Amino acid sequence: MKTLRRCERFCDCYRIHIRKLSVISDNKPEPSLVENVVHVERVSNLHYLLQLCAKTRSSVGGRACHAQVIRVGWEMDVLTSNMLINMYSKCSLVDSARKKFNEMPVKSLVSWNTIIGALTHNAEGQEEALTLFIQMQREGTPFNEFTISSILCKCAFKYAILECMQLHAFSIKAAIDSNCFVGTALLHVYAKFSSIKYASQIFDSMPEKNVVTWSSMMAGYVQNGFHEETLLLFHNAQFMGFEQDAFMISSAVSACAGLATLVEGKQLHAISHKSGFGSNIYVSSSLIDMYAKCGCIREAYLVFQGAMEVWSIVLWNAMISGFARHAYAPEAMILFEKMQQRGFFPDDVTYVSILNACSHMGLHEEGQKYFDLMVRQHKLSPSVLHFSCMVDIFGRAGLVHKAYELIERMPFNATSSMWGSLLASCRVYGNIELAEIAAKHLFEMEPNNAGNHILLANIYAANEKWDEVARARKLLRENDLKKERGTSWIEIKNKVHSFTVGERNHPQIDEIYAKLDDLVVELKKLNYKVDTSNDLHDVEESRKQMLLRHHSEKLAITFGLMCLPSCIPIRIIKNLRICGDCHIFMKLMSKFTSREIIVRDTNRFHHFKDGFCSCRDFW
DNA sequence: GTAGGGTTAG
Repeated sequence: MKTLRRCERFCDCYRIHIRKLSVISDNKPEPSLVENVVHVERVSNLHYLLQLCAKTRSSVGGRACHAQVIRVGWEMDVLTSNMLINMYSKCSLVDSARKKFNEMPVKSLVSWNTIIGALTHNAEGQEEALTLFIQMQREGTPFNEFTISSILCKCAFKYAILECMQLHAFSIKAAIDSNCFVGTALLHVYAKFSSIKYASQIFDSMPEKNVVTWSSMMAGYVQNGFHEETLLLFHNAQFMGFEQDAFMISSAVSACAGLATLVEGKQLHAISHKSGFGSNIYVSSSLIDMYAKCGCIREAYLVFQGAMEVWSIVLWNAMISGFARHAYAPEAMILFEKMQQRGFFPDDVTYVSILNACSHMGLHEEGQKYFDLMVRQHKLSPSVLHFSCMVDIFGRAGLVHKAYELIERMPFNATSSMWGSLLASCRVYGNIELAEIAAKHLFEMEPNNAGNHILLANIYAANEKWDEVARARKLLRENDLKKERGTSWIEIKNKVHSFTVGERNHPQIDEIYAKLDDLVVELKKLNYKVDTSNDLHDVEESRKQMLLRHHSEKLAITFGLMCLPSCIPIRIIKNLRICGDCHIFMKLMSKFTSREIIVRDTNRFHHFKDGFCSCRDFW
């Protein structure tokens, strides 16, 4: 009798111990607990222990539990079997989970949901998960919100948006579409298919939203280029009292990178530190990218160094891409070597970045060396992006025939960006013959892109082929093709000021034009001559000079000089490539005002200092 | 007992 009581106390003691651990523990169960699992003969104790093993991903404890289940003959118990499947799933032992599921003579909805959930966690199992879902339908087992949310996010991408819409319809029919998990999964899927309108409709109509819903919507926006909406949502989430997590912060930082809003990006950097997400890989890599895209390559490198503890390939890639963007090819190359010394193998993204760095510096031999290294040493299969980089490298280095040959023999169809790159190179190196070939393809692929027609006309103009220039002008006029309007942005005191070419709406525009006129007078003393050779407008020379003088980046720099203290650099973002005249203007302006000027155009960064540009006039 | 979210790429 006394022994029995002692045994009961022993079991009770375990029950309390296991129960406490299953609620609070983030660590694996102590080895003694796992060893003593054989003593636990109460079903509730085993259940607690199974939960604990699933939570802590302890396969040793989990297998011991399974052995105990068999020993005491609870194999047929549905609840216990479900817990075993879940434990195996969390311990990444999918085969064991599948075996247990198949052995069950009677399955509950939870059994189906658990095995489907287990299969969705890796790419190989997703097809099987979908098959099981279809099998469920055939067998007449009703699904619920758990089934749909598992299936939606991981498996739906294998198919088209129509399948996702069908799953959406299923959930409406089953009246589970208002469930928070289902809604979040649905908006995530629609955003992945770039149907941001549907995603935001679902978000707005959800009766209950949690922090995952908000961060999924933010991620959806930022991945589809809706940067302003991302930041708006971030502020709304703050207003609604949701504590920002690392998911939200990384999306918000990416939005700042897209918008090049340095002030807000810095605020988010401070928030991430304060919230303890400073060492999160996603936050760190988006911060590196944000600083690089805002023109602050030193700050990007500081974040990179600070993330030393948690280095991942993405952090290396983000930094190499940052260096490439700023045409710091030697730094990118050093990092490329260093990453390998630290045991990281370059991946396809690393190679896109390193090739891009070579392209911006005209390093065609080095570019070819990296391309060969990618194939021979790292056994990576070059994608269309890598070929695109190589076309750019050869073209920019003046090897236009080599670029064309590569387009002809590569295993992909040429993209418009490749022909565009070749056309731009033909303009720089004056190759009319290849320019016409590239333009022919471009006109077919992008008939409404005025920039391509203008580029070809510029080549004719440079070669004094005036008849062709006139023909190109006529074509532009007849088809009413207009080039995207030049716009530049500058951030001053947390506010973004935007200027279009010939801007009239800015509240201080008269003051800006007056100041710009004064500056031009001063720059002319430094031999500044307005270069109208790139201007195709069918107007007099004096009018051309006026149009060039009012280019958006000139207005933005003038406003920056008026508003920003002399000790800080002036940062400008532009929607088009900087023109030759503005490039000379910025160089002279940096010398005349002793200011550092940083311009981000569509291609790259230009750091102007003491009359020189970091691109060494190669862009 | 079972479910949903993030970073780097011309």
